[in-house]
Amino acid sequence: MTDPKDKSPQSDPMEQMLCFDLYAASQAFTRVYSPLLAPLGLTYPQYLVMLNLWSESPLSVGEIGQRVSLESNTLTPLIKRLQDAGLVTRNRDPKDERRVVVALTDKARALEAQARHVPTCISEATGMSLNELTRLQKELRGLTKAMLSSSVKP
Amino acid sequence: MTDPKDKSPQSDPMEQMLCFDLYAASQAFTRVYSPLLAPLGLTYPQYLVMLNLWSESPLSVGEIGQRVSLESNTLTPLIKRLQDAGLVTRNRDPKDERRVVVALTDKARALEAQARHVPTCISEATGMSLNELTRLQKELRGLTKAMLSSSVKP
DNA sequence: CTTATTTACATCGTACACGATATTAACGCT
DNA sequence: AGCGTTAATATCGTGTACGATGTAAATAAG
Repeated sequence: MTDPKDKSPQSDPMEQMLCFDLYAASQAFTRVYSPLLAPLGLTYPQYLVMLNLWSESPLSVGEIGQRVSLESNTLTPLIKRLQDAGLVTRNRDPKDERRVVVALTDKARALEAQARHVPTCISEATGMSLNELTRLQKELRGLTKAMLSSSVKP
Repeated sequence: MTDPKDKSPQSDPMEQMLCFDLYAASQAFTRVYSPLLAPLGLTYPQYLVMLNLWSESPLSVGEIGQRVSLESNTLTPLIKRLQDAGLVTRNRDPKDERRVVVALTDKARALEAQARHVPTCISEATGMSLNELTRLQKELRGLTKAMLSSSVKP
């Protein structure tokens, strides 16, 4: 049943679907990240949030959301789990009681050192040069922009 | 355009993350698909399953899983929802009672006609030529392969 | 000052993903 | 035939995603 010539000419609906290749590549990254992040007790989306906090802390929920393209409906539970893990604190901003300010704990700052090797491991796993990576990123960003502008605009 | 006056020098941790661009591109596709698929009553993963069934029916759960890179833990509930929507039937294979055979209903075959315009809409939304799309796909597949082979192999 | 609107989060419901485990049928071996 | 192993699904628990809605604080309008 796995004979490639056994079927009708273009019987594989996945063959021509770019979206599926994007999804597969994205999942492949998650698979490579997982074993690297598991010892840190982080999931991949949690790692993205932590990356931003390591870069700048504190940040409000909304500021984090802008950086990782997620909204409060996803971020609130995620950040609460980071809080349960003792990595961040969540407090209302006294200047604006609507905002929730997320700040790193000492434990999280200690974790940063443990996480420093992760990006190198990942870029090695791609097997691509820095130039290739940058070009592919540019291409993907252009594609994303084209897709989003083609759909309904607010 | 690599330097729009950012707040801090290299303070954007997302800037150099290919995985994030992949994720964003993947999500962009989902956003474009959603309004096209909503009238059909399908989500994007459901659409992928239906594409394969429209191409070949019946298929077992495992055969579908190979085609869309998902396992029974995700597929079983998804296919049950398709069944609830009256699009597929689920029956044990009399030849091998372990297998569950998923087959299209007439309603699903009627839906295929409604779905024919979707791929064209999508490829138009990319704003890329067929050549460009094919090349990008090839690149992504190579990347996926490299990523997966770099991680633990069973 | 009051009311209306906007903003920032939170909550809810649905639907994936996926690791781990369970279940049952088919298969291999003695 | 009996039995351990494998194979095909299913179930369970956790963690995203995301549309829709709720809530309270800040801001704008009157």
